[in-house]
Amino acid sequence: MNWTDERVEKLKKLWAEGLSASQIAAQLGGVSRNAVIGKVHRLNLPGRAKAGGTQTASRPKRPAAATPRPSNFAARPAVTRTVARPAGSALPKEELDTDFETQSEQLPVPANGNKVVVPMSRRLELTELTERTCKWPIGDPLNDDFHFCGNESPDNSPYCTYHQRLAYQPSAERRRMR
DNA sequence: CCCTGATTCGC
DNA sequence: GCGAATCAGG
Repeated sequence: MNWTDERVEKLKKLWAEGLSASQIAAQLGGVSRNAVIGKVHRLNLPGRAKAGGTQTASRPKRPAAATPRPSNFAARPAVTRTVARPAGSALPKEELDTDFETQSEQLPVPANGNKVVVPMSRRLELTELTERTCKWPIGDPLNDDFHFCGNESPDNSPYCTYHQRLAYQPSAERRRMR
């Protein structure tokens, strides 16, 4: 991909907004986060300041040998993003409760005797998804509140444990649910 | 492990 | 100029 004026503008904008390099790379598309960071440096854009200023001194500069790059290396679309998760950490603070009123979705579940708790969802956008975030869509794609579940999904599964059951229902269980 | 930005240097 | 590889750190 080429750094057109438009793409550079978008890069500047997003970087100024404080998005991470990988987020920006995801939005621009066709570039890796390294490309974004490299470009940021070349543009002499202000990097992310470290409080204090000491900036982790002492840098080994370089290992030594030249880059043993395979040359048959397939560049990937680079779709990565970080996901902040509650993780059950006990933070009594009420500072992170911006507005989560619309966060619980009602999905068809109960039917059987077991009590099933509908998990909350991270409200991730398309560009926020990772290999291990649940990709279960929630809401109307035409609506502006459309988002993805985004919770942790085991191993390489596209869904979290909860949505996995909805996505793939054993025929027997599906019968019972009807 | 996941991620972050920073740097080097072959291309 | 570009960005993968590598690093250091959270």
